Amino acid sequence: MPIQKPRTLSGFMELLPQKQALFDAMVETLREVYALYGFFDLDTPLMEASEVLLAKGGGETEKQIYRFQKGDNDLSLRFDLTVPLAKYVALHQNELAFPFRRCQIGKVYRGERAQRGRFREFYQADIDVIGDGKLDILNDAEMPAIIHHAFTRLGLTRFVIRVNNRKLLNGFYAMLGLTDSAGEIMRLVDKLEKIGPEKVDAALREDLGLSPAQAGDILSFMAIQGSNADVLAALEGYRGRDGTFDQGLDELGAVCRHLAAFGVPEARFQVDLTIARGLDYYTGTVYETRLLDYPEIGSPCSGGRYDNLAEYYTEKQLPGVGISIGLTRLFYVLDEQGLLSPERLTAPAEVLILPMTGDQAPAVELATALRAAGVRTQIYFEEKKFKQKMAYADKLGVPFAAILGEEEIAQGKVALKDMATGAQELLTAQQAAQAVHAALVDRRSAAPIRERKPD
RNA sequence: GUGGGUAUAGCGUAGUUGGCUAACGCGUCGGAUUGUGGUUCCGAAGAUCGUGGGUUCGAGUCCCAUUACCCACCCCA
Repeated sequence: MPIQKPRTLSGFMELLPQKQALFDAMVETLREVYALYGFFDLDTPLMEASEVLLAKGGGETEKQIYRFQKGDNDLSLRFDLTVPLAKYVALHQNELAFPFRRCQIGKVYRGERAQRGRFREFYQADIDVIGDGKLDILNDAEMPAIIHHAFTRLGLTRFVIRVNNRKLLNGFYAMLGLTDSAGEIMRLVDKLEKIGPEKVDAALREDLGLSPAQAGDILSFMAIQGSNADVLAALEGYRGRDGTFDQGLDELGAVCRHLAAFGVPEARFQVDLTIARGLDYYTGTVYETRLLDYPEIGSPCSGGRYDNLAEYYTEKQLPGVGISIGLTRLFYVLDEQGLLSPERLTAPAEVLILPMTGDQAPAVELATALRAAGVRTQIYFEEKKFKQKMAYADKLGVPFAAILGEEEIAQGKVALKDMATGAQELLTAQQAAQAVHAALVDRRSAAPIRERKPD
């Protein structure tokens, strides 16, 4: 039989055990933080009927979605976690308590060209709040506060959450008489930082047919910078000319005020008029996060307010606001930069029992006692040389090996070896469990990320 | 989807203007006598040089095609 060469599709991340453990530690940390804010942890199907996921129709989603036929069914893999949430809420609206707060950590699929930090299968860690009819603006302020909390708990410090408001932008473009092309303009303006004002100016005029005056107005609006208070003050100068703009300005102001109340330091969030990205269902507040040391890899976390997403599934108004961490991308970058905390390199077990006698019953008994005491324990059942058993313990990275030979069994004890120091002690099962617990306290509380501090 | 680049053992690479049995590091496996790993030393396995065709006495090296991957664009977590 010919051997099929094993391979993993590009754009799909597959990790070796130690890296997987670090990834899981990040997932666990995120779950803990999300839970602190009162979110229900939801899981929805990876696959949905195509007409559900594509209800909105058109755009990038349609181009990038994995879609296929199975029998007579037209199926698609979820493109994000937000659209399935909209479906879920619309479908179960009568059984849910609103505001409905849910978090979800799961894989999503996008059929695009893979690139560095850009995957075709990746994890998103989402939190969303869906309101019934109305949803208070304070929810828009709480989202980035949670992200701030989560990133901090992960061990990150060098990041900024950038905030903007689509109503503000749409209102501004309406003032210029550019309502129809607002989406295309936003996309161009978003590139300001990347390609510079001259090129954006040229593109606005040549590609979109704007007048020099219009392009100039846009660029001078986007040039508004400074502290959040400065930017908001400058925006006041535009007030009174467009209702949508005024509303957007009020919302943005409210988000900024309340963020401070949630304990987010001013340095970690920034009003930035150029950001408008994210999917096109956003209607108000939008967020984008940037890692200060790796601006080139794109936002590891974005989101915003979407007031109309459920309209494809129900007559009812179900506005939402949410944010999504691109976990796979975040992990990839941190790994590439060597920032994953080695303290969190967790082994599959804390103790590996090495039976030295033919009779493995004492080993099983010891394992049972250790497990009862809450120690993660594995037994090495295979018949190998002692040397090889030790080598296995070393490769797994277990902090302790428990050697169980005739002498130990005779005394009703076990030789517990600390793999890091090489020190070995003859202990009872209870004593061994205590020693393990005592030694591992620090390790469990370490953050998954060890960020280098800039000098 | 558009443009450019690259394809040599599990991974990372070397391979001169085409010339003998394709080299190196890491990793893997085995050994350095009996119940002690991570260091060291010795040894072994592992590649029809992405695939198919062509030029040539001769191709990993040149040409064409094809596939995969990488980079940029698009878009985005």
